Amino acid sequence: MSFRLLIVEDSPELLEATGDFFREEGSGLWDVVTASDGNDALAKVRGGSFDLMILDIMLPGASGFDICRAARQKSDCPIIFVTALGSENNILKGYETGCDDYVVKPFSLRHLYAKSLALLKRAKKSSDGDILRCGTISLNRNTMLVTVEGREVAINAREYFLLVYLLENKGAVLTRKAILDHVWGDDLDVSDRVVDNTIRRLRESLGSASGQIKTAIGRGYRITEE
Amino acid sequence: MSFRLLIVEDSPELLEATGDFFREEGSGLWDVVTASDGNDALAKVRGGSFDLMILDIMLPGASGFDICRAARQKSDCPIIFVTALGSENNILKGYETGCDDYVVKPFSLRHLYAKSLALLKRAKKSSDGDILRCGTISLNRNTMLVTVEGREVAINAREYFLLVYLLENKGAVLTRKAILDHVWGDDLDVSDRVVDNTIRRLRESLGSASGQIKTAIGRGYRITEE
DNA sequence: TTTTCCGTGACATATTGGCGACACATCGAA
DNA sequence: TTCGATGTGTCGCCAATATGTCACGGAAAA
Repeated sequence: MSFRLLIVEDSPELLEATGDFFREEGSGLWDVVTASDGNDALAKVRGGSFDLMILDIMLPGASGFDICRAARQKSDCPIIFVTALGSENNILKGYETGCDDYVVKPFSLRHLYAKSLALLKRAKKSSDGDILRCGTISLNRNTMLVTVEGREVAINAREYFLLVYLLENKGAVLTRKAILDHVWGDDLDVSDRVVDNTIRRLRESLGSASGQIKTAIGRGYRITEE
Repeated sequence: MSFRLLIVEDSPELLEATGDFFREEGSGLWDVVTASDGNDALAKVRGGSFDLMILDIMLPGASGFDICRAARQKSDCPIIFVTALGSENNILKGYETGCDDYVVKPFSLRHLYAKSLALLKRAKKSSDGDILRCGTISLNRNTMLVTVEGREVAINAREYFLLVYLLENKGAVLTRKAILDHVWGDDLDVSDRVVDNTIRRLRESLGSASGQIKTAIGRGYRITEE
């Protein structure tokens, strides 16, 4: 498991030094991608997904701010700005654009590396608890949005909480009783069949991922990776 | 009752010291297996099952990460990483790979031993009562899933509860009457032969492990280790 | 050998869950 | 308020599946 890192920097020496530092220090932790001008960076941002970005602000082509905005369109991966100016307005503008941290040139590579690790760890931690994934299904507990193959799908409240319960117990067979207890609560004068029907509607909502919800006849339901 | 411990470490002195410490301190609690290079360790991981692993990361041959990944293929036994670097990225990567804890060299053997005991206790607790094992059969009562040789097998409700009853009384001969009482309940206007047939279907479902269910002619059935 | 017991295949039946349809509740907008 | 749109629980039917029964043949005990 390695993390995709994008470094954008127009000075070839600094770009190479930074890339090498991350590669060596991380011993395989980082999968480093580099770009030396704004347009190249934009293309790479749009083409792939990254776990961390280190962006110089002053660049030929698009600026670091532009790249940051483009990146924010599709993900909220941590972004560190590198600024030669050190002027306050750049930093301020950086935070407005949505960066997470910044370093001022000249900077120590070790310092940059430490910041990167800290941000990565934080991102991992916050996403681990908040985003439930299984196969092509992804559920964000903060926004309460569900996506399948990256596309958002409409989902009802009952279906949502049922899906949460399934995902919290990925792989496990959940009996109707357990599902009723957790999703419907104690106000149970409802028939067992509501579970069936909600499962059915959830499957419809999930579209191509509907097959991930498996029926364990005589026992209950479970969600699997595939 | 002893627990199988694998220690992988390329320094012969440290390896011996650690092994001796566990043997003496545990006075029979640990069944210590050692390996001094990555490939040897991989072979041992693939060959046997362990209750705990202590893995050095930097090794000749395969790295500790590789061994961890290989181990995770077949079990979720606790794994402790030993790193000489103490750098954060190794630790982070270790957790990514699926380790449970780590110690940084130089470390105190007593400290390592304490961590080991804690992890072992936690692992035992979570598995006791929840996972029934017998030979190559493993049944998880939480997830209601059954695996044979690590691979999941499909199983019906009746077969499942019959298997639970057999495993709860591992080795013991269970009469048809006892089986009917426990698995079918009191609504018994069913013939004794349903047991035979369910046993037959269970054997089919268990595939290569079918031989573990033995017939005790004139008495009933029992499940054995092999 | 004789008798009892069990494995197996075939079949009948019971159970389960998927599905469509409907009724009622809830909520917002006109 | 009224009206519709939407969400949610219930019911009944039917196909799929699980499960029980039977009969036969062979193996193990007596």
